[in-house]
Amino acid sequence: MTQTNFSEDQSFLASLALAMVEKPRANLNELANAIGVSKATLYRFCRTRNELIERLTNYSSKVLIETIEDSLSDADPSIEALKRLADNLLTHSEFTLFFIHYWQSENPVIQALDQRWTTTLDSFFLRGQQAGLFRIDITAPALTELWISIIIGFIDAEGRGRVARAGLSTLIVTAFLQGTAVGVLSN
Amino acid sequence: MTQTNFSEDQSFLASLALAMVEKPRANLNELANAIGVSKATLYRFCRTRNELIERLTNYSSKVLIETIEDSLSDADPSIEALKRLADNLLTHSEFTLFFIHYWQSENPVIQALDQRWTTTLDSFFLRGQQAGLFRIDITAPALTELWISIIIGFIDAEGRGRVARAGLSTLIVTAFLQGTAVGVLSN
DNA sequence: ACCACTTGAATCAATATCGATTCATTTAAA
DNA sequence: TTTAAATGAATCGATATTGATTCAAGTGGT
Repeated sequence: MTQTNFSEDQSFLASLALAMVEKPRANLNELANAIGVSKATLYRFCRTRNELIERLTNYSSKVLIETIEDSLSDADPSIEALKRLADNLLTHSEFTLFFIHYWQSENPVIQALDQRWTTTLDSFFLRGQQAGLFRIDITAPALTELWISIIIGFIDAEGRGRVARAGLSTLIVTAFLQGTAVGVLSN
Repeated sequence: MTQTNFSEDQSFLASLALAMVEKPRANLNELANAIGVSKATLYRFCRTRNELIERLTNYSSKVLIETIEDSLSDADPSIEALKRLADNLLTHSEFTLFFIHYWQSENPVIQALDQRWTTTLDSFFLRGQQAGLFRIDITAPALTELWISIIIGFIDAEGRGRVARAGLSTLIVTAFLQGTAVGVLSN
């Protein structure tokens, strides 16, 4: 290999994932142009759109599962683990966005991966509830959904310039844990 | 008119909005079938996909702006207003979902509508901060984004059966205001 | 039963998109 | 500078989708 192969670049995958989320109805030519590459180069990376989705889904879920399991690997749930998770998901924001938007697949492999990280998060929050960290009047699945919503929402908001990137993970953790009301007992 | 015209039904628009959000790449035939109607009937309602998007966007934004401005019409921001807003957005969940997913338009009319309700919400939260309701270490736009994220996230979660419909608006308001941590001072 | 109207199924030409290939140009390493 | 590899532009047949129309069947009010 005497030249950099664009399609093996990490940022290639990332911007591709982002483009597919932002323009889900773009044709392959538009998709290629959106990431600064010709249709032929995109074709050399993946011949069909299905291949593209499959490849990005596999990669995204691999990254996400690693990220989640690494971040939450502590024996016991903690605020620190949650902060780590926010930080790490933000550094893979494109794949986080992609997976959330494309997980509605009939592919049993993908469904299994979806199941896996959902279960991991549910279990984290459930154990956190049992440890007295999180309130118990919200179910663990609801905590997972809330957490993911806030992550996705703020990644999106950052992309539209509505919130600053700096301090974003702190903002996420604060919003999730403390909420937005002032100076009253939180429950 | 001697027969009910399906395409003038409210639920027609709602399920169409939902189908377009859930299957953004479906062709017109698939879209029609997804809402239990033939391609021809969908065609009689709108001849092209662009017409479809335009029509749904106009209707969605009309509904949303009415909903938001009605809910927040109090002189002063209040928790009650927020609760009303959650309730009303949930009763129009399909159009809320649709507008959020399709607002990335070059159409200046749509951008103006987007601007309008964004401004309304930003202003509500800013006045709420000035009234001592919301914490001031989170910007008003961030409060808007957080609020919308939670609404969208829980609508979606409800559709996947991860949270129950009953008590959803209360859950949303609680999560937004109090957060998920237990029994500590919230700031 | 009649009528006015709506719906669904089928068809069809016009486009759009896809999947694949070729070839000239660019690029980076030796 | 030479050279092997990567890229972009263009082309092209095969499908897929769209936009439009026709007609038979269904529907509800009278």
